[in-house]
Amino acid sequence: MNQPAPPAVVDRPVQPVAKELAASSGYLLARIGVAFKTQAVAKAEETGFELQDYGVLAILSEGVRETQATIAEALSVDPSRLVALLDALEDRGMIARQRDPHDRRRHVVSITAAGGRELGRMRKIVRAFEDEFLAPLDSDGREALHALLVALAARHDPRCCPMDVDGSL
Amino acid sequence: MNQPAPPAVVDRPVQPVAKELAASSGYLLARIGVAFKTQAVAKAEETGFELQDYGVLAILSEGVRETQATIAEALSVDPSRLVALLDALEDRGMIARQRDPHDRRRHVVSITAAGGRELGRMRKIVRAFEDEFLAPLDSDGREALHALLVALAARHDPRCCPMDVDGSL
DNA sequence: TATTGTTATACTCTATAACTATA
DNA sequence: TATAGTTATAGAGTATAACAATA
Repeated sequence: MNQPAPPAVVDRPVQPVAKELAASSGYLLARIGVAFKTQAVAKAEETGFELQDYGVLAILSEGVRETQATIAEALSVDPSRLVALLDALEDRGMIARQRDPHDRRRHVVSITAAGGRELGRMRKIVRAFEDEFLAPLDSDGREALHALLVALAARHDPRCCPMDVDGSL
Repeated sequence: MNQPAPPAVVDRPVQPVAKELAASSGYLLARIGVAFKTQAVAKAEETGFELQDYGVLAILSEGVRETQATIAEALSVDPSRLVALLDALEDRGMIARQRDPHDRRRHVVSITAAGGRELGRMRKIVRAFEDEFLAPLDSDGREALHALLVALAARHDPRCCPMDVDGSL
């Protein structure tokens, strides 16, 4: 799956960054975070889906949202981009849009049965990839990492922390 | 600076992502990593420099590299982009390029005294920002996080791990 | 002919703002 | 007049590939 050791380039010395940068947790965080995302996007494409679609279907599977704008905000994508994502998913029968009878400006977006099945497929692939990515860490290490990331997210990206807010979903 | 605080949106509920996503360490990693990078870039701009310049100067301050290509590879930027970065730094007198007498195709890039001073200024700002970003973690938490990130980097981005390879620098 | 650095081109991505239909 | 969703435009950023000079 990964290319942990490209055979043709065995003797390439691997150019290290400055020690000063490697010593920075923030730098590592950014670089590893980008690596995870990039590789996950690639893995998704290999397997025939767009990673962002996974996020959209995952949200919809946990309940209906008031408006498209709230979905976009949760995923931190621009509302105008979400339109394109929903268009594609609707074309493939994974989601359905219908007018909100109470406010006909709004679209009520819901996941279909086919969308639910596709979500299941995506979930398996994404989780397998994540497991592979975290392979260097044992069970305790993974638990510790998650707790630390949650602590940071609570401060810097509260949308990732479905805390004790209330039963909003 | 900011918008005059629209009073009508004080109670905006913060739209949470799917619990399924929030439970994924990889997802958190990507999202927090991106947040750190974005905010660091913004902080740098506020203070009058480009974040990537910090990376370039940091590398050069730790020794001379064989070629520009090795610098680009270490920072994982495209060689053609590095040219623009070096051009700007050279114009400002932060670095100097001179032909390698042994191979006149190559440029030996070195940091100047002014560049060193500017690096010191950048370093202070970046470290202060990182400290602020990691505020939710105590000393033990930060240490644990760093160790976990190093373990992941060793597998996924070895350039960030100046290990026991050898005295390459 | 291959490599180093550079320049130019083209492409992708995404934010901005205009537009419509409802309220 | 304001809002939800949509569409269109433009701008930034970046990879690709052509180029000139050396080897």
